[in-house]
Amino acid sequence: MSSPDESAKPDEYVDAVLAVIAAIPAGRVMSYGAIAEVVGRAGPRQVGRVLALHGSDVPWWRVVHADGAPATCHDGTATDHLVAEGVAFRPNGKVDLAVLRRS
DNA sequence: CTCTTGACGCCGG
DNA sequence: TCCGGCGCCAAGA
Repeated sequence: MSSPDESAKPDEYVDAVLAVIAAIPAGRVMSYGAIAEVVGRAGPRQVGRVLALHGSDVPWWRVVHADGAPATCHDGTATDHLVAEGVAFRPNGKVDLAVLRRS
């Protein structure tokens, strides 16, 4: 075809991920795998890479691991933001997984 | 073009 | 409970 690249640009994937993260309401958290699944492109690792590149422009603290544990970066900073948003934390230091299941 | 790494996910020991 | 290994997809060297 005339279009040199029929595939979506890599930046488009980034935009999709940022859109999903930005769509996460306060008091809610989404796992990397869940975001990757919603985007339907690549895997959870690329979601982390997008956060590493543009995470500063999105509520990355609402993005947690599949276990409900906060982001590995900014040690403790993520938990502080989540608590401020009203996220229910469990005594084990992870977010309430029940909230993750509820859409 | 090939190899390694990475804000991960899941399984086994 | 903690650690290591394997898999998935993409970007960097």
